[in-house]
Amino acid sequence: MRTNDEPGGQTFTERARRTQIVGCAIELVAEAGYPAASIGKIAERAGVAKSVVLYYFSTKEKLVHTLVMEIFLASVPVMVPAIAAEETASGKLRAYIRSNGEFIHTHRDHALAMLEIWTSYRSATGQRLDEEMAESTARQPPQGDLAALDPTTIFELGQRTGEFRAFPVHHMTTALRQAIDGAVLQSSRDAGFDVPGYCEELVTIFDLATKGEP
Amino acid sequence: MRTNDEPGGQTFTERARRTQIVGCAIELVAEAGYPAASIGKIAERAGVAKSVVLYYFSTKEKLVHTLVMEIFLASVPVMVPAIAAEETASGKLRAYIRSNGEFIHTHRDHALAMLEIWTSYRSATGQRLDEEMAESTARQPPQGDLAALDPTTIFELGQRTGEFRAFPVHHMTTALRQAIDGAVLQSSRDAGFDVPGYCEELVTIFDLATKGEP
Amino acid sequence: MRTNDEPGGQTFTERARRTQIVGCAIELVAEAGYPAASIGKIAERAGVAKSVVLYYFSTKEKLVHTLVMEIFLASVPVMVPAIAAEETASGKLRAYIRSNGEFIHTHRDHALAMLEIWTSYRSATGQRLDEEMAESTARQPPQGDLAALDPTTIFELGQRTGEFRAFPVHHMTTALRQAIDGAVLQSSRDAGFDVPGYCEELVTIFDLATKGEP
Amino acid sequence: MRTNDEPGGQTFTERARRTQIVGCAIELVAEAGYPAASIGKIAERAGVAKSVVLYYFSTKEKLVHTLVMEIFLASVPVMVPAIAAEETASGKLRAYIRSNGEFIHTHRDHALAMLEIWTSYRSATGQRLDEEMAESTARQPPQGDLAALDPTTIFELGQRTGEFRAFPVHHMTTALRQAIDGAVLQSSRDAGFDVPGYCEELVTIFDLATKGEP
DNA sequence: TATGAATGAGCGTTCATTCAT
DNA sequence: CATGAATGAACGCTCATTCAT
Repeated sequence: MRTNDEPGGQTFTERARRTQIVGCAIELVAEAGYPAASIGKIAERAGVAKSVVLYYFSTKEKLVHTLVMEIFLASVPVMVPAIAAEETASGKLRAYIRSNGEFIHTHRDHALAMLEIWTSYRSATGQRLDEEMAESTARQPPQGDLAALDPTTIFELGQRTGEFRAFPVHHMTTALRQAIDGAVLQSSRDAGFDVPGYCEELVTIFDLATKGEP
Repeated sequence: MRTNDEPGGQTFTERARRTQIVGCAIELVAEAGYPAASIGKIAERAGVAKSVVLYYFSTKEKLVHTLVMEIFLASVPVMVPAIAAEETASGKLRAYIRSNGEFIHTHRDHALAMLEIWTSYRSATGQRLDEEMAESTARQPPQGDLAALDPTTIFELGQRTGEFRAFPVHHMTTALRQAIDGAVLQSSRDAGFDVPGYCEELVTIFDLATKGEP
Repeated sequence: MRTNDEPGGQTFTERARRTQIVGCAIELVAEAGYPAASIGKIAERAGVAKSVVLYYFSTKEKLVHTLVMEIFLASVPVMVPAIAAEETASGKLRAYIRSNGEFIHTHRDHALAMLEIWTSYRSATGQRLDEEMAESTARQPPQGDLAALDPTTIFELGQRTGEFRAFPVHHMTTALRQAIDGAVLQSSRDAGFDVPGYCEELVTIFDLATKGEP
Repeated sequence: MRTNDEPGGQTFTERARRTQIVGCAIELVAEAGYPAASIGKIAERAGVAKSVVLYYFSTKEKLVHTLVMEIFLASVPVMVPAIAAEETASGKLRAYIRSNGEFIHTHRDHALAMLEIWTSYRSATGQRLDEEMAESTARQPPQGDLAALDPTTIFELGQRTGEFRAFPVHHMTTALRQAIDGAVLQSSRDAGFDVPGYCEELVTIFDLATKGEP
C-alpha cells in the first residue's frame, strides 16, 4: 500500500510493463504479421504470462489501439519538426515525404506493424481500424500534431498560395499516402529495400504532380 | 450423358458448384475480410455443408489460389484490350489506369477480395501471396497477358521511345500500383467512392510525373 | 441384360473389381498402416471412385473382413500341404513354423496387412477382429483347413503321441503365434529382416520347449 | 505459497491435473484402443474441457510420450529389483519374465495401454513409437535401468557365462518380448486370463529354449 | 500486481457413409 | 455397373477471454 501512484493513475511498474509489452507486440506484428501475433505469443516474447497482457490491456482490441497510438506518437518527433521547418507548401510536402521515409527507415518495425494492422486488423464487429477511429473521433476532430501529419493540410495550403494546381485534395492525399505505404510494403518483402531512394523518387513524382503545367 | 465429359473433365454440376462457391467466397472476403472468411462461413453463405467446400477445393490454400486466378482472369478482358488499343506509352499508361479503375468500379467485390488476399493472406509457412507466386513463376516467367498487365512494361517502353523521363521503373511501378490500390481501399470504406474520378486524377498525376521537365 | 451371372451370383467383372480393390487395400494397409488406409486412399490406389469401394463392400468393416479372409486363404496353399506332409507332431510343428515363415517371406504385404489389422482394427462398437470373429463363429466352429492352421491341433497331437511334454496347450499356442508375429513386426521395421533365419531359430526354440527334459 | 515452487517448476494443481489426465488417458487407451482415444474423449472422461488437456500437454504427441514414460516408470520398481536380485543369467531371465508378468497382472491398464500405443501409434510423419525413440536415443543410448529392462543384456550374460547355448540374441529377444506381449493381448480379450500361469509356462519355455542340448 | 487454470468457440481437415442417377 | 455429389461427425489444435487467488 505504498503511495506509488504516479500522475495519470499509473505506477512506474505499470508504465514499464505496458511499454515492454507494446514493444514486443510491435516487433512480433512486424515479423510475423498481425494474424499470427496472438496474445500468447506476445506474452511469451515479453517473458510474462498471457494473462498479464490482458491485465494491462483488457482486450486485444485495446492493445491494438495502444500499439497504433504508440507508433503514431513515435513518428511525431521525426516528422512534425521537419515539416514545420519549411515555409512553402511544396517545401512542406517534400519534408513530409522525406521525414516519413526517414521514419520508415529508422523505425522499420513500427512502420511494418502499422501497415500490418492497417491492412489486416478487424474488430469483432468487422470494422477496420480507420472505421473504428472515425467513429471515436467523430465529435472530437484531430488537432495540432495530428492535423500537421495529414497531407490534406499541406495540399490546401499550397492551393491557397497558388503553389499547387487545382486538384481534388482528398484524391491527392489518398495517392500520396498509398505511395508512401508502398515503401513499407517493399521493405517488408525485402529488408534491404532502398527506402530513402524510393522516397526521393516520390518527392519528384508529387512535386511534378502537384504543380502541373505552367 | 453429356454432363460428364465436358472439357477440363468437369461435369456441369461441378463447374456450377465451383463457380457458386468461388462467388460466395469473393463476396465474403470482400465484405468481412480475408481472416474472417473461414471455410465454414463460405459454406454457410453458399448454403452447403462445410465439407462440400473442401470436396471441391481440397485445401483452403487451393481455394484462395482459385479465387486469385478467377479475379485476375476477370480483369484481363477489361484491361488488356484497352491497353493494347493504345500505341504510345503515355496512351497505354492512361489506358492502364482508366481500365483498372473501370474494373474496380464494375467488379468491386473482385477488387476488394483481391486486395484483402494480397495484404492479409499468408500460407501455412508464413509466405505471402506474391512470395508464393514468385516461387512458382521463377522458372516460367509471365508472358503475354500477364506481362501486359505489369506497368513495368509500359514504363520501359516510354523510356525507350523518349516519351518518359528517366526514373527508376520499379519505383514508379510501386507508386502507381499502390495509388490504384488506394481506389479499392477507399471504395471499401465508402461504397459510393468516385473510383473513375479518382482514377482520372491518377491519370493526371502520373502523366505529369512520368514526363517531368526536360 | 446378358446372362453373365456366374455361380455365386457374381459376374466376372464384379469378381475382378473385388480382387483388384482387395489387392490395393492389402498393399496400402501394409505400407501405411491400418489407420491411414482410408477408403478414399484405397480407391485412389485402385483407380476407381471412392463410392465404388463401398458399392462392392458396403462397409469398411466388411472390406476388412474380406481382406482378412483373402490373406488367410492365401496362406492355406503354402502352409496346409507342408504341415500335412509331416506325420509326427514335432514334424508338423517344424513345418508349421517354417511354412508360416515362408508365407511371411513371400507374401510380405499380406502378412504386414494382417498384423496391422490384427493389432489396430476395431469395429464401430470397439471390438477387435478376433472378438468379432469369435462371435460370428460361436455356433459354427472352424473346420478343415482352419483347424489345420491352428497350432493347438498340433500340440494336442504331440501330447497324445507322447512326443511333447505336458504343457497347457493354449499357452503354448499363444507363445508360438506371438513369436511368429514377431517376424512380421521385425519385417515391417526392416524390409531386409531375415525372416527364414528367425523362423529357423523359432523351430529350435519350440522344439526344445515342447519336448522338455528327457 | 508453497504450492507454486515445487521441484520441477510445477504447482500442486498442475501435477494433480497432469496425473489425472494421464490416468484417464491410460484407462481409455486400454479400454477403447489408441485410435479411439481422442483428446476429446480423454477430456470427457476426466471431466474437463478438451482444451484443458492441450493446456497441459500442448500436443497429442507429447501426451503420448508422457503416457509411455509414465507406464515405463511404473514398471521399473517392479522389475528392476527382481532382476537385480538374481545372480545367474537364467535366474535373471526367470525374474524378468515373472516380474514382467506381475507388472501386467497388477497394472493391467498400463500394460494394455502400452501395447496399444506400441502397435497402433504413428506420429504425424508415419513413424512408429520405437522408430521415434530410436531416433531420439541414437546418440544417447539407454543406461542403467533401461539397459536392465532389455532382455538382450541377460541373454548376452548367459552366453558369456556358458549358461545359455549359442543362439542369435536379437532373435531370442524378439521371441521373448512377443511371447510376453501375448499375456497382455490375452488379458485384453479376457480380463480373467491367468497371466501368472502363462508367464510360468513362459519361464519353462525359455528355460528349455535357452539351455538346449549340449 | 500478477498469474495459473480453465473454458468455449472456432479453425482447417479427414473420413465413412448415403443417395440419386 | 459405377459414380459424383453431398453430408455430419469427429479430429487435433489455436485463440481471446474469465476468474479465483
